[in-house]
Amino acid sequence: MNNEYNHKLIEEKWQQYWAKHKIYKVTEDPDKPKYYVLDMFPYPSGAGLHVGHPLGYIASDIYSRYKRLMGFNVLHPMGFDAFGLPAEQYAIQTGQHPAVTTEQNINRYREQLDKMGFSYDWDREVRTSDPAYYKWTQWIFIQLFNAWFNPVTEKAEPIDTLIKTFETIGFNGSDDKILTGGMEFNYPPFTAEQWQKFIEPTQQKILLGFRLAYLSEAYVNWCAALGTVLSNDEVKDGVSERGGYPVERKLMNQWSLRITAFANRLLSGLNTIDWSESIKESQRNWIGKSQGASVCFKVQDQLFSIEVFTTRPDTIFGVSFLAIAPEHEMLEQLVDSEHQQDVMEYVDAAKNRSERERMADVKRITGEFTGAYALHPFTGKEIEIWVADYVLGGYGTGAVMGVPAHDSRDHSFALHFSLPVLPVIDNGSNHDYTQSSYDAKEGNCIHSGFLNGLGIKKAIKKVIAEMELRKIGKGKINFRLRDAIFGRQRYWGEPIPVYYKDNIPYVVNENELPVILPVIDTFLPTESGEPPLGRAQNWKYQEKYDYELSTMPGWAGSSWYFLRYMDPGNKETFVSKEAVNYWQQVDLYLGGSEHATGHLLYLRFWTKFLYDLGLIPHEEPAKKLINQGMIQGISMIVRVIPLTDISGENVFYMIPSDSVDRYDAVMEGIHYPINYVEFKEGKHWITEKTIEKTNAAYPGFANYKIADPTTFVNTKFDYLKDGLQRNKVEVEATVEKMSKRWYNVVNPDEIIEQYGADTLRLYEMFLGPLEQSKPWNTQGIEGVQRFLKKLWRLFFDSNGNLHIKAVEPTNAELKTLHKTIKKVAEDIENFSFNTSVSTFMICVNELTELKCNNYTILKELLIVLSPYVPHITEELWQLLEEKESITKSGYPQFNAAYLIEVSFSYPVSINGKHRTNIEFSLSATEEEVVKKVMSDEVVQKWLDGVEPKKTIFVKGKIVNIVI
RNA sequence: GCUCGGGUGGUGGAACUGGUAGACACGCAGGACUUAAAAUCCUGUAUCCUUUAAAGAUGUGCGGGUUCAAGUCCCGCCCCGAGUACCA
Repeated sequence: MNNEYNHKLIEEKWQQYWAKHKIYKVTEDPDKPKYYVLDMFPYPSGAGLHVGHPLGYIASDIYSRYKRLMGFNVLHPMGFDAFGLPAEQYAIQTGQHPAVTTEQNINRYREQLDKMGFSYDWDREVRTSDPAYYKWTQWIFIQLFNAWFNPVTEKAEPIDTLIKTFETIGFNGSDDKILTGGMEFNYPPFTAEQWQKFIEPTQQKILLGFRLAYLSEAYVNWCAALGTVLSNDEVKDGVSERGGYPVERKLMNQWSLRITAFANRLLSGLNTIDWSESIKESQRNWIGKSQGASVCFKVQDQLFSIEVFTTRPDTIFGVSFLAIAPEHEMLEQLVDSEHQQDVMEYVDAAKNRSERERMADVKRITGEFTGAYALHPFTGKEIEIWVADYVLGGYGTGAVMGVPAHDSRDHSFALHFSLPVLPVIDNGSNHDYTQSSYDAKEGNCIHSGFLNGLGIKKAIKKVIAEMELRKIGKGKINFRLRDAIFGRQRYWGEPIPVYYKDNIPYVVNENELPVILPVIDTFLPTESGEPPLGRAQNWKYQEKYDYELSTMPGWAGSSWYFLRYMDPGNKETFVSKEAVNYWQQVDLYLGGSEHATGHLLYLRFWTKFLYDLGLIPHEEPAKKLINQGMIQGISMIVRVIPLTDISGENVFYMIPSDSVDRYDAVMEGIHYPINYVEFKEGKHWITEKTIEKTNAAYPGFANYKIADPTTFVNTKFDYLKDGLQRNKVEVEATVEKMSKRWYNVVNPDEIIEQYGADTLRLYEMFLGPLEQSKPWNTQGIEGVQRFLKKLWRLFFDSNGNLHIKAVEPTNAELKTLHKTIKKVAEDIENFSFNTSVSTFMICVNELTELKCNNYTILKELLIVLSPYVPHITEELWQLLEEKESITKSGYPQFNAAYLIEVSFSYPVSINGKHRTNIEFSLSATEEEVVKKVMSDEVVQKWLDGVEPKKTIFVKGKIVNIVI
């Protein structure tokens, strides 16, 4: 090794060393405190990693390395969320088995991750698509199937306890809170004797209504283009999150998980964990707890009533209509013959509208009178019942009481259909009800019978009490959260370990797991519309029963993977008691905020479930969670003019972006590959040189040419020619998501090739606060690289020989070092990695200035630096003749004694404005300081003979004189 | 609409608990070394006024307020980003 910093040699050398000596292998060690740092499970896409992905990995790696230096036994694993839609879509297009492409993608990811010098214990790698892994995903599904949620204990329990209850006391109906919490299906009550006489299919059907994994007919998000059902969090803006295909509502028989049973605990648990406020808020909104009342409105001339949910029972005297959802089950019985046709037409139209149309159309108010009337529960007044699609079938009871005076949606509806508006809350001002509703929860009840004069809070209490007394309603809590649809009509996922006997689903025996994903010839649905698994030949349970054909969703495997890392090879159980009791839960979880309501909610749900069964010691998966920001791409936009050139070929001539401003012409802007744009003089350029390279890499750009001053002569664009330069064109830069289609993806491999992994790691941290999103620009990476070179030079003399002296360090050196030790430790604890990079720079600048070549100082500095730049520090560490890896050293002890200052240059302000600085001993008293300050020339000038009104002295901070 | 972030030089960003705004870096300008380039090093760099300097004025999205002192605290607005959306 010579005196030049050669990142390629060093990084390769140490990556091999670490791998060979299994430096990052961890085992349960009861003598050391444990710490578990986890990165969110990556899905290995075909595109590989771009520069944005490692941001969180780098941060967690720094943190892990730091914790190790602090004496913790750190679990820091990595693996792959390997099942999923993209691989299957790719398989359909190319015929390649998803297992093959997934394997390739994983290898590519692994290679890229290895190059960045991460300290993962790869012996603990897990892959969700590995049968040895998904065996346990299936096993957990079986536990969910064999469990129900006991609302009394608020815990998941084995289904046996429910069966026992049925056998001994029967079932009192869904109003029986003790048994159901009002969450399950509307089964008619039965006695213990009746239960015992039910035939097995009947018993099984009933039990299915209570199991945490259950099969039911439900409206689902059907995505025809993907050929599968999607859960709510997989649908964004009415289209599929992956691919952006339309989604419609469809009634289907579906496997679901009863996450709603845990709604309350998922909500309250948020208060016990240190997660970013925005994630917690998203989860709160997603769970959507609202407190109110359910009220029964008797239907005139009918035996049944309609139940509505409201959060404003205090406005019950303001009800002027009822509105029910098009899907409402009572609708058919309500409609009279006169309105039959109109209503049915309306319902058909509403049902067929896709989610997207419905959303786009929020402002269009539609509805239809059913011809039926309800009776007001207190006044007995007749109230029209309408069907309207602003009422959602899936929320509450699918019916609302319309109070146009105090609810803006009811107000628009009433206005549109000329229904009466009845104000019942008075806030003292003259609200104009013809314009809008008064929604605020402030004021007193009026025109409200026994509620008159009461404030809103009191009125709500009183009216609920009254309703309960008269048995027409009760206080109720509603959740927005829906049960999670669990089946996917796709191939590349875990088979659901279920078979059917007499149309009743049964789970396979645990000792028969895993149910292996069978081989099929093509990955499309069958001709009869069954999922792809319908193509599997001779795929029967015990050679006679049909297997379930849908597979699990992408989030199944990722809902418990953090546990498997603790004990990845275990063949007896999903995680051993010893392992989970040692590692407990994740201490620090790092990942993107896009998983706020999907993965992170399911992860918490499964954790709570496993906890209830006594299988793990914690009901929250991760103590602390940090969201790293997104790294955006910088897109190069160049204006082009299509023209036919002399040879008759169609050519796109690129012109400078400011031509648009100069000539007020509108021209098409296209995305140009960022890798082939030159950055010079603070501007982005496409030149003759870069254009050649572009054409080699992207044949699609072959016809793009630089417009030079002669290009447009004698064309209608003649006027542009003056603004053009020879052989180059300036490009406009804008910030966008990093994506292949915008040609703005930056690959970490290229950065590593050019600058090295240490520079990449340091630079990603230097870009700014971890949690903030920021665009990737390579300007500035040079500075970080220069820093590493400067660090390197500290160790060598001008001839390139190692030049280190093992003598007593000077006070100045010690001060610089200890300042750094302190600041960096604080920064890491606060996840403020960007500021510690500056601190390192300052430290090395100062040591360079001091011409420091002190052994002790440099050695300790290397340790402090090593979590950020593990390769270069390991190399220099070895040059200091250390035998063991720097990762096995310990974080240096901070000594405050070195930082003690004797004097301080006090800023002196006049009326709060800084005017001068005067140096004082830190032991100087106020009296001494003020006396000296007053005699100062500058101060004298400002005082101009005036006696100061007041002087402020803050020791070690400031002197302020008020005149 | 609601919720959560954020707004500081040409750029990324720093500023502990209210106490010298702009650390550190990029970029830019000038210089040294070199035949030259690369690399490295040095100097300057918020804005305005001023020939320059000294000195001064202005300055952390806008308008008020609290304070000896406000980027930081309080009140009212504006803008940008993210999430969410007929949830009764």
